[in-house]
Order: sequence, then structure tokens, then C-alpha cells
Amino acid sequence: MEANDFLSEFGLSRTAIRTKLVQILMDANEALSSKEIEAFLDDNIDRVTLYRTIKLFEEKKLIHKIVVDEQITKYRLIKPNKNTEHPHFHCVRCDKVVCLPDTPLPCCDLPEGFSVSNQNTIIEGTCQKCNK
Amino acid sequence: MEANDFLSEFGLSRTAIRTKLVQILMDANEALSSKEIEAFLDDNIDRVTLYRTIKLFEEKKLIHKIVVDEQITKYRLIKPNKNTEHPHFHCVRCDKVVCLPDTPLPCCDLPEGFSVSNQNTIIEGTCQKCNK
DNA sequence: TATATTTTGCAACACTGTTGCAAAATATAA
DNA sequence: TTATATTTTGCAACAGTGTTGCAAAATATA
Repeated sequence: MEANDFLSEFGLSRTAIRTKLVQILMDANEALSSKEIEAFLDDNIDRVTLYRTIKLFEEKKLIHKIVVDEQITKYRLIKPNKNTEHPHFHCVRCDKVVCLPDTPLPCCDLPEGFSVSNQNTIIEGTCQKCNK
Repeated sequence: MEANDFLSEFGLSRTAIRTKLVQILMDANEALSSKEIEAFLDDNIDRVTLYRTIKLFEEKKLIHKIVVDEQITKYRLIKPNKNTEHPHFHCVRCDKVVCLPDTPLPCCDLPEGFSVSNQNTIIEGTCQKCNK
């Protein structure tokens, strides 16, 4: 799937940064922070523009936000027809965040009157690479 | 259990703010943000001192940090002999965070070579009160 | 082409948390 | 008790992440 198809599908016009952002996230095998995304962008891209684009993508549900801690927030592309509700693994050594698509989220028993909109599970530990 | 017993048990000397912070968290039926804690403290308490105390409590494992999103981080007291590994519910309307102690965390299947140190689950939705 | 709308870039700001350093408080020793 | 050392606090300043207002640039529409 092309980056621009993503934009069209979600009713967004094609601007340079939007196409680039989709491409970066498509190519990435992990969730990326805004800092990491910036490193892939041309130097002259404004930080504010990137933040606004990320926010737009969130609202239009092109991307999913993963809050690792106060200092680390990462984003990954939501691939159509793919299970989006799965845990994420955060390596505390290299700070990489990867999806764990094969692990289903648990059904949680909630008290009467509570309703759920979404569920985030972050498993922290050390990844394969850092464990070597 | 008295607030000061907490401090002694963890090898911390008793200063005004420490005793007060333990008391506030003991009385709270929910996890509190530093802003919310500040509201319970005397006006002349410095923000830095509070942050430093929170950090100290975290290191000494008196409290547990729950990162809801970039803007909201909450803290709750770790009660000795109580299960600390349970999901938390974040109400997106009133922003309250409560423990779900009766819901066990799922065992997640991790790829080979990964090791886990801890696991955070935040369930977002609307609480009983806000659903009325 | 002319006009309206959207997107961008800049400056400035808000919020959360941190660091350095000196003053105050507390603990320890004489 | 007094003197000394250690810990804790308060202040100022800073760092990182994200936001807002506004004008200029780019894009879409008539």
C-alpha cells in the first residue's frame, strides 16, 4: 500500500510532510517518538508542523499513540484490517517499543457502571538484542 | 497504620512534607497527580521539594507511578502485603484513576530472549459517576 | 485569474519535571 | 551544651514536550 493511498483513504490532502510521515511510519518496524521521526525528516521541517500532523493523524485514526512514560510517547501506523488491540513491549535499555500482536489483551472485570473505550498494556523489560 | 510508620519502615527520616504526603496518599481512594497533591499541601511548599519527595518515594518503593498520558502522571501508595500488580482504570471525563485490584494482569507471550521487569495496564473509559 | 481555505513557519508560551547552589533544618560527635 | 557534618529545603534558572496566535505561503475552489 502506498503512503498516499493512506492519506486519500482518510480524506486528507497530500502535503509533503504528511506523505513523508506515513512513509516513515510504514518503514519503521517499531513505534517512533516525535524526536525519532524528526531525525528522518528534512532539517527545515518545523517542530510545530510535525506535532500538528501527528495530532491530525491521531484524530483521523491513522496512528496509535503509546505513552511509555512522561518523557517517551511513541506512535505507530494503524494498519487497516489488523488487530490494533495488543500489548506493547518497551525495552528499558534501548527504549525501543515493539508490538506484541499475538498476545491478546485480557478481558478486565470492571465494577458496575464503568464502560471501556480502550485499553493499553505496556510490558517493560529487556529485549532480545539488549539481553545478549 | 500510621503515616510515620511508613517512613520508618522504609528508612526515611520524618520531615513535615514526607509525613503529609504519606497521609494524603493514604486518605486518597484514588491515584493522585502532583498537582492534586499540591492542592492538599500548604501553599508555601515548594514544587521542587514535592517532586523530590515523590522521586524519593518512588525509589524507596513507597509509591507506584501510573503514567496515564503525557500530561497526566499519578501516584498511589504501595500498601504492604497487597497485590501491586493490577490494572488501573482512567476515566477520560473526570480524569480519576482507580485501581482494579481484583483483575489479574494477563500473562503475555513474549518472543524468545525477552525478559519482563514489570507490566502496566491502563483501561480507559468512563467511570460509574460520569456515566450517570 | 481571483478568491477562499488550508497548511506552514515563527515567536512566544504553558506545563511538568530537573539541576545547582546556598540557606535552613536536622542529626551526630565532642 | 556546643560544634560539626549531613540532610533537606527553597529559589532561580533551565530542559523537554507540546500548544496557541498570527501572518505568510501553498493549495483548492469559483
